[in-house]
Amino acid sequence: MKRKLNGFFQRLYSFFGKQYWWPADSPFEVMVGAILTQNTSWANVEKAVLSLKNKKLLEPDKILKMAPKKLALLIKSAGYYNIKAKRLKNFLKFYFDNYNFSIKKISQVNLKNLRKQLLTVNGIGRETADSILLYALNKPIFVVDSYTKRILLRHGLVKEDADYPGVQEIFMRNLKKDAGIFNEYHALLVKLGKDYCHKKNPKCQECPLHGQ
DNA sequence: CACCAGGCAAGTA
DNA sequence: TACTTGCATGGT
Repeated sequence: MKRKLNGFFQRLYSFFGKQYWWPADSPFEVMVGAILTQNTSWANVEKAVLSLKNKKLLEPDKILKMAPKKLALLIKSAGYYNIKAKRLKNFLKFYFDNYNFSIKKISQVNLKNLRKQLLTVNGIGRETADSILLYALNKPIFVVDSYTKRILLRHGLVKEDADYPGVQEIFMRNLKKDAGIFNEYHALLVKLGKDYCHKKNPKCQECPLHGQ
């Protein structure tokens, strides 16, 4: 398994190259994007983030104070806008109450502890928490998403009923626990998923991992 | 028209 | 614990 996963990584990296994740100008933008992208295409999220940026409202204090309806309107393109407005505010209240909107302070908390804290926020589940930990705070945790499981499934590395921790453990136990590796690997899996391993009309024959 | 996209929480049994 | 359902836009 260790050889296989590392082989996949090498193959993907050679084929696609560096992915430069997470596409954002700041750790805070990563946090916002992580919530907005829940079950939503990245293109729609980008529009929502841009609408906040253009109005100089992509700042934690402003979003926390903003009227929910106003926030919902700004992030409309990301879908589920009412519930996501609430979720952003839930996270920002947590971020202010516990860390005074300080990346430095929140970064000092150890991984397991902070993950547990994030999961207490209504609207932050495992993938969102892990995305924030890895891509905003550079903590060594592997992010699992629908692409990740689908790809492992197609290659027979997990069973259909594998759950989030089960899939995550495959990577955590077999790779060097390095945030840089986890960052690039997950990004490459998403790239592969988007280009070759999507649900409808997957291009399995052309996939860079075909036959691996 | 149907289906999908970088999920999550709440309700039900 | 294990399912089911609501949430919603924009692209294919």
